[in-house]
This record gives sequence, C-alpha cells and structure tokens, in this order.
Amino acid sequence: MPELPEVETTRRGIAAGLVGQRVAGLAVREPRLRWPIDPELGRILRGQPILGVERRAKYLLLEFPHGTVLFHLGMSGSLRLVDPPPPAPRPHDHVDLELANGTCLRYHDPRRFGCLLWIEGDAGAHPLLRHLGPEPLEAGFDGAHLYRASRVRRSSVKQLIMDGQVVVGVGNIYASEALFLARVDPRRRANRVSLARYGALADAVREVLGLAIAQGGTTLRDYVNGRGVPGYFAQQLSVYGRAGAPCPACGAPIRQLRIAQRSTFFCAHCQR
DNA sequence: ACTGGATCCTGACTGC
DNA sequence: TGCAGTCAGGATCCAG
Repeated sequence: MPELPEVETTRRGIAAGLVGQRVAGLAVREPRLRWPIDPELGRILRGQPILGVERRAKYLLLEFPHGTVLFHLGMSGSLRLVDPPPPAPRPHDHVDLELANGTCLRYHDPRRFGCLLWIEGDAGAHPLLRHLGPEPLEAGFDGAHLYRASRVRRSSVKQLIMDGQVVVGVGNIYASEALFLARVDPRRRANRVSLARYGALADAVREVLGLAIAQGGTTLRDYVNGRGVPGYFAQQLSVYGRAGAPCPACGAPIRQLRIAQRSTFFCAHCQR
C-alpha cells in the first residue's frame, strides 16, 4: 500500500487535472469500503467545483466550497485520472468521480481497506484528522519532538515512528529504511534512545521519504501514480524485503522479524 | 493510559 | 493442476 510518498505522488499526479473542474457525477460500483460510501455523495458533489487537492498524512483531500472529500488508499488502493472516453472499468475499479470536461478520477482498491468520506465544513476537526502528529517533511518534526514523545513509551522505536499521533506517513517500508539509515535497532525500546540518535532518526525519516517522493514512490506489486505509472524507489530499498541479502553497508545478512505483527528488516551488525 | 492482537478484504505466492 | 496456508504498503477497535 501507499505510504506517504505514494500518496504524495498520487496527489501531484492528479491535482492539475482536477483543480478548477466541476463534478458531473459520481459512479459508485462498490460502496463497501472500510466505511460505506454515503449514498448521497453524488448528489452532494454534482455541479460543485474542486478548489484544491491537498494531502494530510496518508489522506488525500479534495476541497469543495462547502466541505472536503477524504480519500484513504488503504493497503491496495490507487487513484488515477482517466481521459475520455473512459475505458470499461476493470475489477475493483469501485468509484468514478466524473468531471464536466469528461475526465474521470477512478478509484481502484482490491482489498477495500481504503475509504471515501464526505466531510462537511472544517476537515481539520474531523476525528480522523484531529489527533494526527506533525508532517515529517514540515517544521515541527525533529529529533526533539521524537525524544519528547518517546519518554513515556515502553514499546519499540519502530512502533513509535509508525504511530500517526507521533508523526504521520511513516509506514512499514520506510520505518525499516529510516531505522537502517540512522543505524538504530528497530527492537530498541523507544525510551532508551538518546536525543542525539532521535536527531539522526528524524533526519533519516525526512531523507528516505524525500528520496522516495523524488523517485515517484515505491511499487511493490500494484501501486501506480495518478497517471498509471509505477514508482521506482523499490530499486533503492536498503533492507525492506531483502531478508538474507547482504547489508549494503557491511555485508552481513539482513535479518527479518516481526514487530507488532509487521515484518521488520534490519542489519543486526549496523543497527544498535 | 498503554499495548498487543484481531480485524476488515482480495490476490499473489509457496509448498505439498 | 489444485488446494491449503501464508503474507501483504493501514489503522481502527477492543480486551487485558
């Protein structure tokens, strides 16, 4: 699934084609996502102009005069712009947001862990967005912030940086990658990492996310950006998915284990 | 208040 | 080839 770089790549791919356009209709072929799609959504959006396409954490936000459409891509979702005439929908193409100029925004999600919600009024006050931590690529996220958040934590440092209330957008791939870059053992208890090492970790999170965005995201199986093009960051992953392969820094075999049910990859020699 | 675990769902892959 | 079992990029909810 899309982590922050994939969502941001999607946003950049679709924004120019959406902003300023009016909604002509909404075709919902499968409303059963994480939460059911509001049956009134088509009526609510019809004729309304899209004012902006923003991202908060892994949520994509389509801004309208009176509210916001919130997309989450879950584990297997993707959004792409389709030029007219739209080709016949493939399996799992659950929703088309049709624009007045004939283009449509097509939502595809085999596992249906994603969602499509209408938020009336101020989106920032919505329960899904209200308690989110800082954006990792913006001011407000640094080593001091991680250090403060970690003092009361007994769980692992990997779980800390994947907690959306601490910092948003760091998913399972980039958590392993950032910990490798910062040479921090993912199993280490969060409250036993020093301020200096949290500084290195915050830098590593920013670096790995920034690089991944520049590469168009990571495509493992099915991620494509807003124009149907895969990302290229997978070629630069240092540890994720590379169990048994040599560590790019020291050559020791990369180890894999599970932390909180999620596969975790690291070099036991480099990371302490 | 934290933490770990189960859970939603489909598809790809592995091993017998 | 078929089938069962495992695993997957997320994050909410619930029990302890």
